[in-house]
Amino acid sequence: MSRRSGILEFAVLGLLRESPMHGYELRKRLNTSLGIFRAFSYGTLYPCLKTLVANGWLIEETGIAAEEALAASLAGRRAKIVYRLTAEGKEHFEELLSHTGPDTWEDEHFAARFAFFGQTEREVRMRVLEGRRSRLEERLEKMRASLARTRERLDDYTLELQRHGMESVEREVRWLNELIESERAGRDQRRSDPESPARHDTTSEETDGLLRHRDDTGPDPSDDIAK
Amino acid sequence: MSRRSGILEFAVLGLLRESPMHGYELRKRLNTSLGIFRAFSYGTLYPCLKTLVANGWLIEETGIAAEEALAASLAGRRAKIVYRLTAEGKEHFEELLSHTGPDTWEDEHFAARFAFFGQTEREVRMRVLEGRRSRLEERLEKMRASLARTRERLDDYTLELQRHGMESVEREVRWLNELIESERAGRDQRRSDPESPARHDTTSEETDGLLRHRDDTGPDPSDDIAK
DNA sequence: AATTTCATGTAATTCGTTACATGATTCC
DNA sequence: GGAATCATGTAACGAATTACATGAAATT
Repeated sequence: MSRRSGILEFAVLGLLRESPMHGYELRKRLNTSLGIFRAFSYGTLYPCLKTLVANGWLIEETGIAAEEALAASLAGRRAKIVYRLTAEGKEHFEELLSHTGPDTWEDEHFAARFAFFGQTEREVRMRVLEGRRSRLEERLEKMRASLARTRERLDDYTLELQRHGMESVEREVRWLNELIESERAGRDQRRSDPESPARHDTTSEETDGLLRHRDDTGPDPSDDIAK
Repeated sequence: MSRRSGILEFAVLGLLRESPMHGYELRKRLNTSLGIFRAFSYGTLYPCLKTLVANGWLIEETGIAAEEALAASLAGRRAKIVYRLTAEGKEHFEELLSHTGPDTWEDEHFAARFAFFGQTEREVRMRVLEGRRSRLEERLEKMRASLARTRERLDDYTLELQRHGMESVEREVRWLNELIESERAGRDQRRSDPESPARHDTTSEETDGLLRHRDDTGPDPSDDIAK
């Protein structure tokens, strides 16, 4: 039970899958390494870890085995707790990775999913990217409608805020388009090796990050998205 | 008492300052008219309105005065409740408008503040814009540091996510720079009239927008616009 | 020696949602 | 007259934070 957050659970399992860690370090990775994640507090993280342990997805390892553990117990001091993913935990994470639901396209969920794309099947990646895109397009539709309805009744600042918000969404759509195209291009060239965590084939040397095709469109040079 | 949200309270007072409204309408304006706001549910809104009434900042007006009220009471039916800002409420909102704290620079708070810039003193507008900018610059600093620390240890997707996140923040900084410059330019040209609610001078036609962070929305299955 | 950073936790509280319950009004 | 939308609310729950409490290790 305990439907603990979803996002946090997912991220914790994903990070621990890469390597065992203790809570403090986990939290830092949550905040920094993965660009988007909001800063979960310890008050959120530790209870969540407890739950995951209770579910059998993690095990706690105190200290670094024998020597340390012995010394620790003798001194009665509290050892660092390293969390490690169990086989069940790994299985559970795989399942989370392949499952998509209505929440998947929402902002934070999407960011979390994207952060673990390296461990995600290509087919699922496509589903997530396309789902996200259509979610954003819906959003744009609403924004446009609302803007049309209320235009002229709003002061300049409110208008600017809306305009800016819309542009940000449009930008993210373009970003997604590039990613999707990049995935499609990659698919044909990729040899089948479902087990290795799939490196992205940088088809063109000049691509900056993962994609980054500058298909310009004239006068608007500023480049990327928003989130 | 009841530190109700801050943002919601602020937005409600701000909207009602422009004109009286009932709850349902208020919620729609919260979701659509103001670009950024996430969709508050009725379960949040109505209790909040109650609190604001209890604080003396709003009064409830049932129906449209005499004729309606009479008919309503005779039939025993429930009338629409229109909320109107009281003098105290207006005063309180003024105070909120002029006050800035550490929260002011955060995503949702900032968006809410910006949405009511039309009713905000120029001096305060500047403070908010500049505070937001330096908040974002701090954030950039951290992101850069984190990126430098972990580069090469991350897979392509994680890297792309970070890159994208950083670019979004950079974009918002540029947007703020333009707004700030625009405000400054406006100041010199403006004749002194501290009472009139300052219009935004669009100095540059091309104002490029960027902001939008906190994405609103939630998986809100209930009504709403354009479902 | 003192301060900062690492490290782990709990209790109370805040913020907000979902699900439920009800009824009025408008449109077809 | 039936459906959709407008309109108002409440109770139970959920997610996450803050403030608190503790203590070890590294740095200065």
